[in-house]
Amino acid sequence: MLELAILGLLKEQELHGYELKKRLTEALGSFSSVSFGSLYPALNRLEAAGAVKAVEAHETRDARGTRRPLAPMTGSLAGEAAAFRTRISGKRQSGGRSRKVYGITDRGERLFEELLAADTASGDDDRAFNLKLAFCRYLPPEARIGLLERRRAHLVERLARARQSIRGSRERMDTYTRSLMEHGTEATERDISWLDSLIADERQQGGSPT
Amino acid sequence: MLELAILGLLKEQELHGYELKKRLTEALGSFSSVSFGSLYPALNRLEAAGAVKAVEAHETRDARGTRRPLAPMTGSLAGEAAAFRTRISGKRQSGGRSRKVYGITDRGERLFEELLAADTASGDDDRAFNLKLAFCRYLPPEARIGLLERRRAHLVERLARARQSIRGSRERMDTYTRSLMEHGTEATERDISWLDSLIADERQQGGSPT
DNA sequence: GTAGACATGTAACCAGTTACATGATTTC
DNA sequence: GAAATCATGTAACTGGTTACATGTCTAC
Repeated sequence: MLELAILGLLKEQELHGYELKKRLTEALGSFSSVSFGSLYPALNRLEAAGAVKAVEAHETRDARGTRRPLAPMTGSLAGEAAAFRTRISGKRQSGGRSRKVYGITDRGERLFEELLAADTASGDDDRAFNLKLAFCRYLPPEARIGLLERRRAHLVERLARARQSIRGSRERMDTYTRSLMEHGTEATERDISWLDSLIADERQQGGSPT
Repeated sequence: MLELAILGLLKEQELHGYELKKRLTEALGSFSSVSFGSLYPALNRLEAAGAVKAVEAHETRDARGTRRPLAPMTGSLAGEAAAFRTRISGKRQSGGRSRKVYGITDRGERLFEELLAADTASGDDDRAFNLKLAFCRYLPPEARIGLLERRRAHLVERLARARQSIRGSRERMDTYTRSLMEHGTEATERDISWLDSLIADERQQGGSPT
């Protein structure tokens, strides 16, 4: 899951860990909040697997340069300058404590597609679906519809079980549990019709997203 | 979290592991689906901590008996009869492979209250809140309101961050991410107003729930 | 020279999962 | 006596978390 998010972000541009974390919590913020303690080990795993590799960070040329740096500003000009200076001096990254910019490899691209297409039938489905949806523009249209349909089926099943459960024990439930369940089923119903509209959009227009 | 759920169910009646699992997935089913691999170790931990103890299961008297058994029918009359026979014969439970019925102890009651009142500021908040709400009838009214208010504040903050994130990068987002975020914020808004109605109910009537 | 942001990492832990192993009992 | 269901448990793993340790650089 975290691997998928990392690869997805690195697919768009090369980044170092610290910046990556910001993107994870801000851009994908509503559902994911990683800590460094899981991010760095994940990056190392991916590097060991050959899915990402530390790149010679493309230089952040001075103010005149119109080119956007591949390793973007982190907000602090000072930090950038420091990194630059470190880079041109003796200590190259992976030596000292300077930033280590990662890029995705071909193998990483394949892994990304594999993870994105994987049929996460089990467990922790909600977060996984949200994450996949955020990257589903990389999926071929049929696979995209497949993802949405699978999610829909999952929610329909969940809804059925919830209703069944309510029917079975409405009397034994206290106000709070009842309210919780009703609110939950309403939310699920809305999720389903949201998915329906996404699916409809998807079917109606063969292509041209974004 | 699992401990809280177990204690909450045992507070209502004595149960054995297998039945407990059913309740966890069915009664609290919308948000929790435990496996035996976590349930039994949890029960053992709780037993070791003195929060629950294996009880001499109250007998499931035959069809004439109007009394409901404390260890309820598991659906299979056969299984019940078997358990009964095992019980009255030489092998008592905790010896062979028969059922082990647990009851909550005073220490368990205290632990339950502690867990229920705990300020789960971190991590995996959604499930924890749902679970606590399902048992909040055991909380004194002020604590109940506290729980709801804390949850509300949490959601308000989440909403603010999400909106901020949308403002910041609406342009860079593709259709899917945008739709996801908008759907997410709507859901959060609804959660908040649902909480508002719960809080209002709570304040309006000093007591008399269920 | 020190406070604070940037940056990377490790170790211990946590709460669960899957897969497996075992056994009692019923029903056919 | 085979298959199904009830019932309990262990071992290995997963995917994170917190707390800690360390280092680089700027700004004051």
